[in-house]
Amino acid sequence: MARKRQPSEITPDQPYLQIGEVAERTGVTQRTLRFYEEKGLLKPPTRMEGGFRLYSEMDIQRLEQIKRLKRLLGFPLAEIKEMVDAEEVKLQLRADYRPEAALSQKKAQLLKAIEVTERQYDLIRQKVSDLAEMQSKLEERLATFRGWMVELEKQAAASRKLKTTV
Amino acid sequence: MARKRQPSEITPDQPYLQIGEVAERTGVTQRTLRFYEEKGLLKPPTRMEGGFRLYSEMDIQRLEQIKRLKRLLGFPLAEIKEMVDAEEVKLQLRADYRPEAALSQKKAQLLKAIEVTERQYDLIRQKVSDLAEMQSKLEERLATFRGWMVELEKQAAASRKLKTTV
DNA sequence: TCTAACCTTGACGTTTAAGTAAGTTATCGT
DNA sequence: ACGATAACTTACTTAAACGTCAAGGTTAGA
Repeated sequence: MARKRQPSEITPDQPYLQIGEVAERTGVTQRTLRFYEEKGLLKPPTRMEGGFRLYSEMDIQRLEQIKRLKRLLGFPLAEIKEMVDAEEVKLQLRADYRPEAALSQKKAQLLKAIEVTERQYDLIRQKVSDLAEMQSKLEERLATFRGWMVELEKQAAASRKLKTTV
Repeated sequence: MARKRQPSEITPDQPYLQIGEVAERTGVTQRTLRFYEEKGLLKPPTRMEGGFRLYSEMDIQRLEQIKRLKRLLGFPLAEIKEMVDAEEVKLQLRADYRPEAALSQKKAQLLKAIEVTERQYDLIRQKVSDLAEMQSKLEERLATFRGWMVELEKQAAASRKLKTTV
């Protein structure tokens, strides 16, 4: 009998994970992983000879970022893609330190990234402030509710007293 | 020729609006209004004899609240419904001040409302804190990007200088 | 080498949240 | 009462974001 296969790692220092492992560890389904890849949210990971996907630690981090953005902002994936793409520029420009690369092109790229990041930043600021307001309103309401609860308890006590007295 | 009909108000002090007006003022479509009603998010508004819907100011406020929750939390409508329902208790209990009404039932209702509100509150607190963290990270990244931009400008200037010198 | 466990692509299904269209009825100024 | 404009219901369609098979190829432990 063949036992459960070993969690495939080509080298221990750079642990590549198969799609099943990634799914289990991140809580998303394999379908979702393939779907995100198809939609360009995750870049195509490396593969084994046989075609099995092998995800790197960075791939997983990117996935986690996508999850976070989805959860916190609730935007359509198309917009999420824009955001993670803007993030990518950070690494690309950093790596891409050949000065022969067209300077103006670099500038344009960077400008675009800045623009997207600024929009994202403003948007989050707005959201935080809106949410903070909701938060304080909820706090207020909770206080009211709890006050009423105490009221009701008092009434209940009074009614019990009446009963036992009569 | 019949001119555009007057924005129906039965009395000026309690302005009831038809669905078209509501749609226009709130930015949602008529379809969405009917859809929300169908899903129980909006309670069925009053109607004219002919069957036209007439929305009150409160109906509209409720709609705005739904919009806000949707925008800020991005939850499915089913959950939004839970939240606005919990809010309704506030008004219902306040109006319903006949002491003959079953006390324990009131308590149960209130308890449920408190529970939902607490969950909502915790959730928002969490979200605010997560978003705040993202915000600071974005701030950092923006600073980095802008620094690089300055770098690029310098390089461009240097290259221009070189050209003119040669 | 065999085979259980894992992965592949492809295609079709589902849910949510509406959009759109058709045919009918109401409202209201003239 | 007429006619332009707005609403009504019912039903079909759509887009996003996956879920769910089906049929077959790959990996690695025994």
